[in-house]
Amino acid sequence: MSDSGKYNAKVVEEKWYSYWMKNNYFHSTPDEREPYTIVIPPPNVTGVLHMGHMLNNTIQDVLIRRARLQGKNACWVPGTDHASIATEAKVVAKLREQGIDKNDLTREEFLKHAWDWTNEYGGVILEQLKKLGCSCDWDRTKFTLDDDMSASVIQSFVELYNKGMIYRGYRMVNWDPEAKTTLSDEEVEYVEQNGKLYHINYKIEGTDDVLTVATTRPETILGDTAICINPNDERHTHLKGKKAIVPICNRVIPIIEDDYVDLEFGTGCLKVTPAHDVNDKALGDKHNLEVIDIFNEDATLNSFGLHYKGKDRFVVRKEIAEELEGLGLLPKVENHINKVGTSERTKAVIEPRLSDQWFLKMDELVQPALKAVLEDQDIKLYPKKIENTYRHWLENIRDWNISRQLWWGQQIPAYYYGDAKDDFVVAETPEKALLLAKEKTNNQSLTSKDLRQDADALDTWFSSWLWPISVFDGMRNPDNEEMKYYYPTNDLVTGPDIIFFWVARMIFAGYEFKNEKPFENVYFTGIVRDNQGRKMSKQLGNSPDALKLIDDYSADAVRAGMMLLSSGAGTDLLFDETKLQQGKAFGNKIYNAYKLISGWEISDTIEQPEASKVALAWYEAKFQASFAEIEDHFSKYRLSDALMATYKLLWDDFCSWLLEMVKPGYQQPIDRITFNTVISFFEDNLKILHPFMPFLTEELWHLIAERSKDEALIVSLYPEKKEVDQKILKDFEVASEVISGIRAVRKEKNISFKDAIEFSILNNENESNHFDSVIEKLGNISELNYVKTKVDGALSFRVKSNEYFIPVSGAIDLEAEVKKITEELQYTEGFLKSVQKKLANERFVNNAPEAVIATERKKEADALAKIETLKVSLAALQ
RNA sequence: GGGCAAUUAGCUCAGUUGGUUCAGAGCACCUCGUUUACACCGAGGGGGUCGGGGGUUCGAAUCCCUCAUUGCCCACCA
Repeated sequence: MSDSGKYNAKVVEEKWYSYWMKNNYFHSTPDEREPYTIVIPPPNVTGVLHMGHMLNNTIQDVLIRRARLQGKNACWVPGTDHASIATEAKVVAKLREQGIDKNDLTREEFLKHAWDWTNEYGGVILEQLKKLGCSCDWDRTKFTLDDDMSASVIQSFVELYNKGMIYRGYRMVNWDPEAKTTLSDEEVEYVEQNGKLYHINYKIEGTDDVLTVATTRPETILGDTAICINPNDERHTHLKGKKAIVPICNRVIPIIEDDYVDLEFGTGCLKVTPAHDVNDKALGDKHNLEVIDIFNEDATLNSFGLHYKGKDRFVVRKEIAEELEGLGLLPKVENHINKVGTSERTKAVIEPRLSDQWFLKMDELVQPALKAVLEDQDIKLYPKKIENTYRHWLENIRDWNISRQLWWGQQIPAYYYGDAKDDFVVAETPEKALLLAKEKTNNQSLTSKDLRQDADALDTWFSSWLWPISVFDGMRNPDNEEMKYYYPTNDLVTGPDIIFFWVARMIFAGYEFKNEKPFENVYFTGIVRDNQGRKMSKQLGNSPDALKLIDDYSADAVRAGMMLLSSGAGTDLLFDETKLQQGKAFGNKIYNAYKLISGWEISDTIEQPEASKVALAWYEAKFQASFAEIEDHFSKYRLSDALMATYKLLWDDFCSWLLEMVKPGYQQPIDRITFNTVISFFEDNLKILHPFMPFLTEELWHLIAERSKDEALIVSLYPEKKEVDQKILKDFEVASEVISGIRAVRKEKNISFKDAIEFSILNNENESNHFDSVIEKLGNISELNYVKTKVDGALSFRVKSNEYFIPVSGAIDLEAEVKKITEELQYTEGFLKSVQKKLANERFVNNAPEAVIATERKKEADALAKIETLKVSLAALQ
C-alpha cells in the first residue's frame, strides 16, 4: 500500500477509463449469467453533452455498474440518432453559409454533404459520455442510419404496409414552411401569442348589405369558399340562401348553415377556408365546397394571392388588413390571445396543409400497449403518475403521419410506375419492387427505369421506435442468439418529453414485431432547471457547460452531485453547483480516510483493544443495515436516497465513528486484526460507492492492494448480505448518545478534549456496558465508574432515566444546573401529562390497537422514571 | 376549455396502509475547535402552528370538502 500524495482527478479518471476500455470490461456477450440490459436513448448524432444528458446517463451508468457488481451480465448499448429534421436543417444552414442552395443539389449530392458532416462532427457526444465515466459497450455503438438499422426500418414499413396498417392519404397535415416538410402532431408545439382578431365585411350579393366575419388570419380570405352561419342564429336569418362576395378577389361564395358555428364567438359568421384549416376542411367536405390552396410550400402566396403573390403570409396579413381598411371593409380590430402551432425543431409557424402523405394506423397498435402498462403492469413506469398522461394520449391517438419531405433519413420504399393513385408497389428493394410491379400490372416489359421511388423520407421516430429491437438485429434475424438473450431489455431511462415520440412507440413496436415488451421499467428523469426553476436555455445563458463542470469538479463529483440533486423519478431538479461541491467534498473525505488508514503502522505484537473489537462488530452490523436500506432504495429507483444512505454510512458511520473508535494513539501502531478488518470494510464501502463514483473507488481499490485485471473493482461482486445484529445497533445508539452528552458538557464547560475526565454512570435503565471501552476512548475518560447514587460536585446529563456524572474541579454553577434540570423536568412533566390524557380517554383505549396503547404506556413509564431521576437531582442540588 | 400533480425548516426535498422510529434529511446558518486523514474538516446547536379554512376520527402532514398559489400535459373554437 502506498500513499499517493494528492488526488488528481483528471489523471486518475483518464487512467482508469482507459484501463477499463483496455480490459474490455464494458463489453458484453451472451453467457450463462442473468442479463441486464439498457439501450441508451440515442442522442442526436450532431448533439453535444448538456445537463439533461449528464443526469440521464449518470443514472444509466449507476444502474449498469450496479448490475455488474451484482454479478449480472450488464450490457449498455450506446448509439446516436440521425434526427432527420434537426440534422437536415443544420446541414442546409451550413450549405447556405457556403453559398450552396439545397434545391440546386441532387438527393445524392445532398446526402454526401450530410454524411461528410455527420462523420466530421457526429459522435462527439459519445466521446463526452466517456468523460462522464459511462460504461457503455462501445463495440455495439449503433447509428440509426447504419445500413442494418435502415434495413430493419424498411422491413418494418413493408411488413406494416402488407398488413394494411400503412396507407397513403390526401389529408390535412402539419406543414413546416421553413423545413418544407410535414410534421407529426407530436412535433407541433402550441405557443401562446398576442394576435389580433380582424373583423372583415363581406358584401352580400345583390344587396347593399354586408356581413361581418372575425378572423385571426385575414390573408386566408383569398382562399375562402363559403361563409358559414349557425342555422339557429336569429341575427342572420336574412342571410340564408344568399351569396357573399369575398373582398379583394371578389369571388362569389355561398352562405351555408351549420351548427358547428359558435353563436357566442366573434360575429357568428365564420369564413370557411378548406385548404388552410382542419375544421374548415371538415366543413368543406360536409358541404361539398371548393378547396383553394393559396400558399406555396414556403407559405408565400401563389397566384391565388393576386397582387400579393410571392409575399410571405405574415407580410400579406399586415398588408391585406391595410387594403381592407382602405376599402372600408375593416370595421374593427381587437387584440386576441391565441395558441399558435409551431415546429418543435425550426420554431416556424405551422400551416395546416392538404397533401399526399403516408400514415400508420394506430388503433390496433395501441391496444397491447395500453394493456401492458395499465392492466398487466407488464411494463412499469416511474413515476407511476405518468401513466395518466400515457393513457390519455393512447386513448386519443390519431394516425401517425410518418412521411417527411426530407432527404436525411430512410427513403420510403414505395415505387411508382404510373400516375394513377394506386400505381405503386411497396418493397424492400428496387428489384423486388420491379417484380411486384410487373406482377401487378401484368406487364413484363417494365424495367427499373419505369419505377420512381417515393421522394420522401420516414419520420426519425419511425426508425427509433425499433431501437431496442434493431440494435440486436431483431428485425432481420428474429431468433438470433442476442435477441433471445438481451430482449426484452430491463430499464429505460429517459426524459418525460419524449414519452409519446419514443417511449410509447417503442412499446407499440415491441408488441407488434416481437409480441413482447421492449423493456420492463421506464424511469423518467426530471428536467434539469437552473436554481431559480427556469428551464435551461441558450437564450437565458443559464445552462452550464457540462464538460467544464467535469473539468472543475471531476466526473465523480459531477455524478454524485447530479444524483444528490435528483430527488425522485419525474421530479424536476434545480441545478445548483453547491451540490457538485458536496460531491467533491465527499470524494475528498473518502480519499482522506484512505490516507489515514494507509498511514498506520501495523504491529503483530500488540493485542486488539476492546474498543476496536466492539467497534468493528458494530460497523459490520451498521454496514449490513445500510446496505439493505440502499438495496431497498434501488429497488424503488430512489437513486438519490440510495446515494444519500451511502454518503451517511461512509461519512458518519465509517469516518466519524468507526475510524475514530479504532484509531491508534499518536505514533502508536495498530494491531493486525483491526487493520485487516478495517481494510475489508473499506473495500466493501468502495463497492457500494462504485456505481456513483467509479473513478475514485477504482483508484483506491488499486491503491489498497495490487490487483490483477480480473480483480478490478468494476468487475468485483457486491459484499455478501448478512443478517443485521439489531441488538448491537441499539446498544451503540445509547452509547453514542452518551458520548454526545459528554462532548456537550465539555463544550459547555470549556473542558478541553485533551484533558481526560472521570465519568460515573447511574444505570437506572440497566443499559448494556458493551460499549464502555468506546465511551472511554471517545470521551477521553480516565476512569469510568458505575455508581448507585448521585455523585456530588459533578455536572450531570441524562439519557432516558440514566444519569451520567462528570466531576469538575472548582465550583459548579449551581444556579445554571438547577435551571437546566428544572426545564428538563417541566418538559417531561408536560409530555407525561399529554400521554396520560390520551390513556385516560376511554375511546382511545377502546379503539386504538394494542400495540399503540402499549407504546403509550411505555412512554408513560419512561417519563415517570425520568421525572423521578430529575427530582432526585434537583433535590440534591438545593 | 379539459385533465394531472404539487404546496412540510432559509433552500432542495423525504414522510409507504391515519397511531411506536412523526415532524425528518442534506445543504445553508450559529457557536466552539491549529485533536498529528481531511478547514473540501471536527464537535455542539438553533430553526417548521406540515399553503388557508372547514369536516371525518379517540387520534390527521397523512382521509374528505373548499379556497388560494404554482407547475405539467392535452385540446381545431374562428
